[in-house]
Amino acid sequence: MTDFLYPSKWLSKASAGDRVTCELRMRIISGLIESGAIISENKLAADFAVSRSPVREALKVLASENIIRLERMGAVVIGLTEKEIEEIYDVRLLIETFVFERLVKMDVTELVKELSKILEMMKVAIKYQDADEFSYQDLLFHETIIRSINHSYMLMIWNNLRPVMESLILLSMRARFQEKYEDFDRIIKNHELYIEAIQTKERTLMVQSLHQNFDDVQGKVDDLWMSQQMLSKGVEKEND
Amino acid sequence: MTDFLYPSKWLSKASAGDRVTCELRMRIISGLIESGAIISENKLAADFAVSRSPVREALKVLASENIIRLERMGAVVIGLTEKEIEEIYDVRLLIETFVFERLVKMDVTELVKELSKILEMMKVAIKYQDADEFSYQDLLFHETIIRSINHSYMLMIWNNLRPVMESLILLSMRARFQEKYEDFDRIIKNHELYIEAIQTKERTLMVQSLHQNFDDVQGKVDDLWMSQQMLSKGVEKEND
DNA sequence: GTTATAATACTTGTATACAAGTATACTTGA
DNA sequence: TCAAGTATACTTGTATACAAGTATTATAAC
Repeated sequence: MTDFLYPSKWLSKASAGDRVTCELRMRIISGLIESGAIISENKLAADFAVSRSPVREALKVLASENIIRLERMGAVVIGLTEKEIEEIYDVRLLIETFVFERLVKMDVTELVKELSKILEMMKVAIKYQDADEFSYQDLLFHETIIRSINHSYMLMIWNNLRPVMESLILLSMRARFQEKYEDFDRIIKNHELYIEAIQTKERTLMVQSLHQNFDDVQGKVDDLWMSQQMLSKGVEKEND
Repeated sequence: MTDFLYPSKWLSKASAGDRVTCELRMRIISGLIESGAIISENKLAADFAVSRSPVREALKVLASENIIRLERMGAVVIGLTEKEIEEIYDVRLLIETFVFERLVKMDVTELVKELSKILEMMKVAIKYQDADEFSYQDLLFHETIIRSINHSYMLMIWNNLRPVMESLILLSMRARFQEKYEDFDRIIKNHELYIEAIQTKERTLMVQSLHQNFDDVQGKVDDLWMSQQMLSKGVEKEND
């Protein structure tokens, strides 16, 4: 009976399975469905007013993303702890560093142009306080970088990580637009630095901006995410 | 109507969906189903004598592994080119290097013991020319290392990669037992070196053994895999 | 012979049905 | 009050049915 957390316009052409997947993911990561909770196909199907087929599909996906665990009877919600959020950024750091090493040996003019465009979009999204659009462009920014080296398995890792990050960023950006509006200046600056690093191919600059970005985003994500969790439910810390 | 490529004893408790997934993966990676081929749920369901449900499940999994591409009508087989095999090893290198950095700061006595046990198992598998068992232990060896640092997202990457690697290693090892029996000495030596690197926490030794392992395995995998592909079908090189 | 339109045969996504298995609760016996 | 066994209500995995949509083929008009 809750409102939907996932941007409905991103689901315009999506199947029921995708809808359930995305919405369920948002509810888990936001803490609306608590970690440790047991969810069953039947109950979810009833909740979302769909049959078991799309729900089943969703659970398989979420299990591969490590935010639920499929068991014999019902799926157990794992969710994200602070530790796991840090781990996600470990992986991003790993991937994007690898990607940068490839970029150094490539012609990046096209990529830089593309990234500049996305950055402009991000600025517009800020101007109109569109958190969802901003999140979308932010993700697109990094995805564009990763895509540019044409490495299908790096892209695969990104794709496996993407949905969870999407949820995290969505929640974090929505909160920020209300509370910490000034943060966006810093985020934009960091992305500009990132583009510059790619353009000049300066390794040090890139690592710096990447870390800065993560320090910046990660800390805040944790804070906001924690507070969001505290808001949406009572404290529950005994899990794990 | 073909014989099954995937070890049937690994599927003793598996669902029909898992069976189809594993077998289909093997057929695609072995080249038995050519890349570029279009496969449909209905046809596969008929082939495997199951309903569309498990087949559908299998296709979703294989799509997330990047060896098929789901399209509007039918799925297109992508398979693995040499480039992609190299990419897989890029990822392994990335992960295992990361893991090693963590291991350096940890107590590894338990891990080393576990790895030694697995290595013994591998030797026994060689002695009895059990390619499938050897492959299993080989994968387990690396998975054990990765598991030891307790990093759920590194493990997630591994899990996403694992099935494809499993297929590759299975095919490669089976071929080797027939053609290049002496290779196994080198493989064992490399794993011993790996254990030593972990034990002594010597970064250089680890990188060395890792690269050696990959140079060793990768080159051979390519060769054998190519020849296997050539065997199992006519030459087809126009794709991508 | 070529083009446009209509019919057909396939495709996916979802709902539903059913079998086999597992936990819970309840009854029966002491 | 407690133990053991049975009944019941859940669970998953698979099969099947059906609707909506998409290619292909055949037909008809020119």
